[in-house]
Amino acid sequence: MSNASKTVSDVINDQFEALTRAEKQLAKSLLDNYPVSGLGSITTVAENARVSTPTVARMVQKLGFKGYPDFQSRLHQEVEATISNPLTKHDRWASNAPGTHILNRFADAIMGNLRQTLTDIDAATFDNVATLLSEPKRGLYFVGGRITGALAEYFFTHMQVIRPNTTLLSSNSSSWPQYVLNMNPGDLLVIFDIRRYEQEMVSLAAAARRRGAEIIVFTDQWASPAVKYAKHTFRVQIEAPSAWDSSVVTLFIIEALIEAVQSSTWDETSERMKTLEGLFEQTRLFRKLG
Amino acid sequence: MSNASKTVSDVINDQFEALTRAEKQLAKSLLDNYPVSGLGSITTVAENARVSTPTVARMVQKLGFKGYPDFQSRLHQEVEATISNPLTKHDRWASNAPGTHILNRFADAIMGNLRQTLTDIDAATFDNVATLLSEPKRGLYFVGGRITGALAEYFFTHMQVIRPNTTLLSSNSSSWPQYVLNMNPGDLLVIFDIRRYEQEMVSLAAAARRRGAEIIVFTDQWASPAVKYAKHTFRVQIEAPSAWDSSVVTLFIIEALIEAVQSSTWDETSERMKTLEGLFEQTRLFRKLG
DNA sequence: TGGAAACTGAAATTATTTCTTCATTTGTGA
DNA sequence: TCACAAATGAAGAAATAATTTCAGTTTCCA
Repeated sequence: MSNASKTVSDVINDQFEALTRAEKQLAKSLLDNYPVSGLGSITTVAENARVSTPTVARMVQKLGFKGYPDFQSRLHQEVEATISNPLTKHDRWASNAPGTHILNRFADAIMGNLRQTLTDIDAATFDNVATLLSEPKRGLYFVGGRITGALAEYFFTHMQVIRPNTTLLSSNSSSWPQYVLNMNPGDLLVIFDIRRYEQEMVSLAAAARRRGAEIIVFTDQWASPAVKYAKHTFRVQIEAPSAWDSSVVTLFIIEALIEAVQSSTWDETSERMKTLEGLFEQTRLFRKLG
Repeated sequence: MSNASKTVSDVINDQFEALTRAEKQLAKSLLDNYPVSGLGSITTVAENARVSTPTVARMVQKLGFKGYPDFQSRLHQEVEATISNPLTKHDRWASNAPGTHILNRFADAIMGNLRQTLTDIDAATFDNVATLLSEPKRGLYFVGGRITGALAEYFFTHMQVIRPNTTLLSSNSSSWPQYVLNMNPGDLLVIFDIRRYEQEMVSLAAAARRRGAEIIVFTDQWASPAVKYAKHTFRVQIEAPSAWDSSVVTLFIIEALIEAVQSSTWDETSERMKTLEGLFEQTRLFRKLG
């Protein structure tokens, strides 16, 4: 039964529901700080999980291993596979050198941010936002601040291909009232507002809300004041070993949303993309002929 | 004696010359594929190194450990330190979402891209580019395509704060010749060109090169044709479980570069940022008074 | 070349780990 | 509330690991 390609953690997860209370407690302990927490003796593992050694022995057999030593040697193989990954090696070398390279430090921070953000994020929120974004009747507006404007533009550029009725607000706040004027109830306004929150964003959110628009806010863990008008909020971890905040994780969520919307509306979208290809082709021809 | 910060491998290396023949043989076996090779029982380790168990027991004591279990628990700690590095953790993303949720699949893909990119990337290239970018005499130009334009803009917005003499090329290629006209030898042109490579990019790169500009290209693993004019190239992994390519890792490198440049020119940059703050403040005042 | 010192691993001993048994506890449905 | 099944851990048995002893071997120097 035990597929050779499955990791120990896969096996634990697969059978988790079939485990008893004490075993679940043990399983959690093993998955927490996996796979290192399974490296010690059966006694140590049992103590760490606050269960008895027989519980450990029984569970590993229940999971399909011949016994604790068998279970542990599998873990050793996984540790080996993880550690002999070139990047890990690179990292170990670099950490010997004084002052780790900025690339490594940045990678560490980003990974931490991504992990934390994904832990915090509510899958239901994500799915709801994806659904809202994929309804073509709703007008779709994007707006960002000085730094986040590029993110708004990135999101906009993709959504513009996927669906009609999509608008990017100029980063110049004096022109915003005109956009609000055209919003209808049920339209969506996607706001990016990160740290040094921009005062005008709150006013914009309030005005759009009064027009009946639904508001989605991308902000940081401290939350822009605009969230009080928001139907859905994404709080993203943005800290990096830098004088600037990081937008990497925000971009990650944007791309995931793009894909979620795209795949839920694939029929129409693929048509649109074909048409768009044709238009590009024509443009090129114009140039050559002209 | 044994400095707490010394790794087991350090200890072995330090005392290597004082070891006997069989012990050296064992030491080599341990260092080869370190630290995983020391994970098993004393018997296993002895067998792998083709020495007897007493040799192992004697050597670990000679190295200053209380015994084999002591030696091994030290190794476990090191494995833990290596593995619990955020970069190597790739399981359990959004714990509340099912494993097949787009967020989790995306996270896996991005992680893979980041690892691969970091493995491929040359730290020297990175440092050289950071140095080039931080020389204020060089004019700095950014250009991107339809999708990557937002990345160019993001990079530009930050660099514009950090240093003077920075320009973002319009995404409309018909205006590019005018920019090239103003380029001087030694100026830098940062090009983003990812898949569906845009023909005009190559022409732009060639023209800029003829004017004596140095060219830096951000592209994907298949490489834009513009790289043949490039002084430095970043090849980024861009594949995602999506109809679209992912820009997350590209943004990661951009942010790391921003930080590298910023920290190397902190004195001037901090002055500039203070001045900028003052300007923002004035703008706000204007509005209130006006 | 002889002999002492150092090295090595087989084997015995000791310590620890792993597994099994079984009594107690916990939970569940009649 | 009771009876039964399932779960759990204490305790001991079995297995394995770690250490020590010791005798054979090698090395090195006079």
